Amino acid sequence: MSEASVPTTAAAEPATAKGEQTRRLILDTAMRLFRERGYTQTTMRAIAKEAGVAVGNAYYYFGSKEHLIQEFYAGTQVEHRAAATPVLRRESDFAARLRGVLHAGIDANAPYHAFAATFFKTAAEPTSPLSPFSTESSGAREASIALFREVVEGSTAKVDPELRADLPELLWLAYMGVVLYWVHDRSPEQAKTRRLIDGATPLIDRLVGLSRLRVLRPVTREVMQLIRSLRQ
Amino acid sequence: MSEASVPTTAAAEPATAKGEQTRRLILDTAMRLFRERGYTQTTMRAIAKEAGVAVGNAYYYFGSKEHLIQEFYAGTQVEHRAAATPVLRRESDFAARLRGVLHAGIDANAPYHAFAATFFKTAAEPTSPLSPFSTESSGAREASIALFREVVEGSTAKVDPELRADLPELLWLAYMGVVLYWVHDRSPEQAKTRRLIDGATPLIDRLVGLSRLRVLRPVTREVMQLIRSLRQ
DNA sequence: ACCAAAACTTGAACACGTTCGAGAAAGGGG
DNA sequence: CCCCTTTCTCGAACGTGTTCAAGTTTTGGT
Repeated sequence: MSEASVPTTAAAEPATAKGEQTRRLILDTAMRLFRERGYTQTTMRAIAKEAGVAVGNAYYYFGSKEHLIQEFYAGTQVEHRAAATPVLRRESDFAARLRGVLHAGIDANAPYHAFAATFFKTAAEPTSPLSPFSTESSGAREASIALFREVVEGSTAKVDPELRADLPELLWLAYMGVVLYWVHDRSPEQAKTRRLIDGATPLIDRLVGLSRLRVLRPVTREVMQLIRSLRQ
Repeated sequence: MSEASVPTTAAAEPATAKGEQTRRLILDTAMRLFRERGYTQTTMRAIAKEAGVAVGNAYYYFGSKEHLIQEFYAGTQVEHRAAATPVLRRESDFAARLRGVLHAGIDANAPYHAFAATFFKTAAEPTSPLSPFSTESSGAREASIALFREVVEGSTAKVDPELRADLPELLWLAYMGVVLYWVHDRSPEQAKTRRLIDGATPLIDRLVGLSRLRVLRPVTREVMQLIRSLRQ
């Protein structure tokens, strides 16, 4: 009774120069139309027509309409890193670094807030290859976690050694939470999300600091044990 | 540039006895087919045919295929309450009550785990009326929050007064988190979700207890301030 | 009992994502 | 240059969710 109804056709990697060119053309056209009309309003037929190819041709390079989004992920991930780099170079305080990287993440995604909501829906489905937890997304996910590893390692904060190894992944998880909130955030300029970041960052900072305290060590250990056993 | 492409046709409330009967018939048929074949595999045509009505008739009572799910929500919500009642009657310890209610929630949803994942995807979309945060879902949501209010009020735990009013909603939010984990949980019998509940409950209990401490009062207040400002 | 309004029902038609068999173009070994 | 394999391209056709104008049935007032 598996619910998997995901398209079966695998997308082809271009092997010729012409193929490469066509693929790019379709992708660029799709991204433009997504921005102009939104995801749902953009039909595969429109993409094909606008790109001057047959609709079947688009499916030769991209397994489904959703697959067009994966490229988008990779793009914003790169922008996130770019936006985060200055902060990571400048700041050494843990809270400031975390705060900066979180804001940079929202900055990178901000231009797409209008239709980000629409395709986040597909990302939320566990079976979807677009899920941030899926193996297909592992590339972008690892890159994102690496960013948070830099947050930890480049900071002057003293972190419980028990916690240190897993902290980057936990921060990434917190980042996913922020993004989830951001997607639902209807306030102008998504100001509430900014407030969430500013409010949550010092709390996380304090929590991480407390983890080193002698009295709290057992709790820290217990929590880490639980988290590890829950990792899938 | 609103992405809202949700069906416009509003579902009709049955006004006659016959209408009531037809509505029930369609709903029951749909639920049965969802269980038998899963959500995606069940077509609206199949539902109509199996129920012996025209496909347009189904749309007279339910605005869209997704709307059929909303009833499902209400159903499991009732089951959740039923499963939680004995625990709430028996236990007085906060942690035990919370743990019991969370387990009851998973119990109520367990039979539908296979296809719960599929429609959780649509629930995650902010614009969707199926979102647990939407106004359309406010009925089921309020009922669910009420359950957690009972967890707090019936317990012997001393809670910071600042926190007390909002705690039920926060616990409901935690419950949403548990459900999110559960949807992604591929372990046999979703054992990991059970472990998450057992592990997280004492932590929450401890946290709530700590909130009363003199030293932590400012932090508690600060956190509550932030949460209130973020509520949408 | 009658009749107009409201409630309900119908199924063909539409738009969309996706598939597929068949053909065209490119590549590359001889 | 030829020929065969791989790569690419096409667009009609399928299945699906959804709509709608047109009919049928029920209700409630007189």
